[in-house]
Amino acid sequence: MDFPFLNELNESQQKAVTYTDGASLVIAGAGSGKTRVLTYKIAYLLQTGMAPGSILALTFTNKAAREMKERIADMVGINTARYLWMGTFHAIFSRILRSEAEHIGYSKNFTIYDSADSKSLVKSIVKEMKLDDKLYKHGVVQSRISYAKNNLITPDAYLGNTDLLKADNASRVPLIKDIYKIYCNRCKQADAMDFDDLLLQTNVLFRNHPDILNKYQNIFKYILVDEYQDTNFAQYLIVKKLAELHEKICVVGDDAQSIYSFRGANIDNILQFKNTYKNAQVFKLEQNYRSTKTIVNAANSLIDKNSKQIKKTVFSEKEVGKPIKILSVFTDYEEGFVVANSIADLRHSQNYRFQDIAILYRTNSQSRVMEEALRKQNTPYRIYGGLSFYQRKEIKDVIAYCRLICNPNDEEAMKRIINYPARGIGETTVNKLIDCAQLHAVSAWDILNDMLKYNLAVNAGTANKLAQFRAMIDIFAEQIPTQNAYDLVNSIVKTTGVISDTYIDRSPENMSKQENVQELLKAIHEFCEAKQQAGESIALLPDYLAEISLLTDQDTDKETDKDKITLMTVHAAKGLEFKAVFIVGMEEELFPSPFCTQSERELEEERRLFYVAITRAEERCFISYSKSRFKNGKTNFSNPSRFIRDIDEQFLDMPVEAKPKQARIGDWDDDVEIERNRFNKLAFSKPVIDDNFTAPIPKRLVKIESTKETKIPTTNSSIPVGAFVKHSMFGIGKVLETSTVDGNEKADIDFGEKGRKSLLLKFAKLEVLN
DNA sequence: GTATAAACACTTTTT
DNA sequence: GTGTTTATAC
Repeated sequence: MDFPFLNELNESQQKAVTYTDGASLVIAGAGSGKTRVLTYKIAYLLQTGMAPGSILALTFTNKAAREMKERIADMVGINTARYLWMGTFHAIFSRILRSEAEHIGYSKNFTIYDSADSKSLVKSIVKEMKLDDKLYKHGVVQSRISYAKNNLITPDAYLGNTDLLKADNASRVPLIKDIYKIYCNRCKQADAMDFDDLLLQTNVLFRNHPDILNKYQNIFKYILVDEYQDTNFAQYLIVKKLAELHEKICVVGDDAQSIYSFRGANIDNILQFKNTYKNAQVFKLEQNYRSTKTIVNAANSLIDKNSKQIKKTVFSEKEVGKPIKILSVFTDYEEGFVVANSIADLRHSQNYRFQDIAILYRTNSQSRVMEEALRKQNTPYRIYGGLSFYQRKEIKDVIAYCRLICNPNDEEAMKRIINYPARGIGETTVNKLIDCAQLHAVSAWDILNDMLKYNLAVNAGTANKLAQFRAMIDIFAEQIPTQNAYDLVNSIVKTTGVISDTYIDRSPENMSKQENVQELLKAIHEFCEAKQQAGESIALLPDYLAEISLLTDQDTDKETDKDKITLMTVHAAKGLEFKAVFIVGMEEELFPSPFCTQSERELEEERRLFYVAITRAEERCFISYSKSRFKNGKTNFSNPSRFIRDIDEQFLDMPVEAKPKQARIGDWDDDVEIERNRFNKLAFSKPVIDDNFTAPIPKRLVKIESTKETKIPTTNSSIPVGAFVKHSMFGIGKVLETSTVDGNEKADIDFGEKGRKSLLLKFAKLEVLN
């Protein structure tokens, strides 16, 4: 067949694209053109005459779906591409669930609870049950419930699952089973589904209604799944059921990049694909087009240490490139400084733009020191992750009004705004309301609608306030079918006074909140415009809510973020690529995360995470570790990550304890100058005290000798409490307390303006002032 | 019921 | 160190 784009693919890619007879698995090594295969395959299917409405393509992020759709639109035209069923699992199946809602006892406009709503609901249930929230931590409860749902274990099935019950008993949380049951009832009562429900309920729908399953089996003539290694059991089963009839399915993934098992992803789905689909063809994409030979080989040598994997040989035909540089520093502060300096060097020597460079870390909290260092050099950066637009308080408040108006049963939305802005409905009243609703097995809204009937025990004044609140929501609700979303939200914001407390002063925080709400209104306006252009007479608020409930911050990229350094977690970096990548904080107790060192299985996932990090780099890769790090308000000491040793040494440029760099004369301000001196002193000198760097030591200054790794704890510190010491950066301070941590002497010192610091004598260059 | 301060927790997180 | 939640006084 004549497919004009075929020559743009290599041989194995071509084979994967043109095989459409049955099930196929494409094992795509990092940087091997996975997305390319998916997009070309869809274009190819369309070329064979398949209708776009018959193709289902599932991804894990909105961004991936959008980008793929754009690329296909470029090949076949937007008017074909727009009819593709392309989106995230959650988006596609929430769409199906809405249109089939009546069959599973939900309404078309059900609410989607985000993780904050789930958290809040879990916490209130634990409280209502009078359980100890030290034991029943919301995170634990949430993850158990999520685990159950992802594995299609209903509350009733949970009661019969001895393994789960035993595990809960062993963890001293035997009542998870009851919390789970109540949680589900409450969601149902609120006409709400959490993220996991979207997959669970789809399975319920298909299980209980074979006719509906059959309808979709016939609609979807070809199914494609991206990032298959990240699917959980619920997703696996949906796909399996839909593909059962024709087995026209193609899944793409890389077992070496499976990093979401903590969210229920089951790597066995991809490892066992050939058992699920007996006649499946397997295609391997092994040529990496992204990275240098060194980076690919280094990554290979790392992932080789994992036992569970599909055999493949990823190779690169690009140049050998430079070895991976390992940077060793003494504090997290210096790490930022070294990275920022290296970035400046790269820009000068390699002509890299900011957007070519990324700093990747294991945890979001590491972004701060990096941020500070970059800011000092006036280096533009953009941090991904953290609080997203939709998670900001002011936005959530406005959205909560919208949610409650569209679905008055939405308990979490109601709790948020029933007394915001304050209208005299306090905690006790809300508790009474919810207790009463539980007692009668109805929603809180039902109680509000007939407080007398349900005997809500509140005084007349409170009852009046509740009635007023109900009336206000009702008035807005009545306007839903006639008002467009923008006008309605505008009047909500104006009349409810959700953001009135931001008008009390013109502080930057308040101004920013107002701007954010304006931004939200703008987005709703754009939504309405788009609907109008699509030929719809009116854009309704429930449709807008349905659209945004599955959006994340990554879906709101701004033009102003063009040429900037990227800072993000390794997880967030999956699927991206940069000319140069800095992987920071490569230390034990951080990467691998201490929560993941218990089992080999978890450790292998951490190793895959590191693999993902390295393979983001096209040309240069830097790995840094610090010997101490400020964490949760304390300084911790750490060793280089075991994973560094997993990389074949021939690909590494290990730190040399070299001569100090020639100080450069430049436009450094004093602060940076001090920093650099400090860094040079510490990083390039093996002994803690190096006379080359210290100006002739006045007699009255006594050097503190480093205490080598003594295993015997010492009570008498070589530095007396109450003494005054001098630090190269913090200046003069008073010793408040000394202690020994893991054989290392530590001193808590008050540096006055610079604050209280906890320093390890081994590293901190201190001079005792006599 | 509301405003403040102390206490508290704190991986990763496509949806 | 930071943001959130709970305890306390008003």
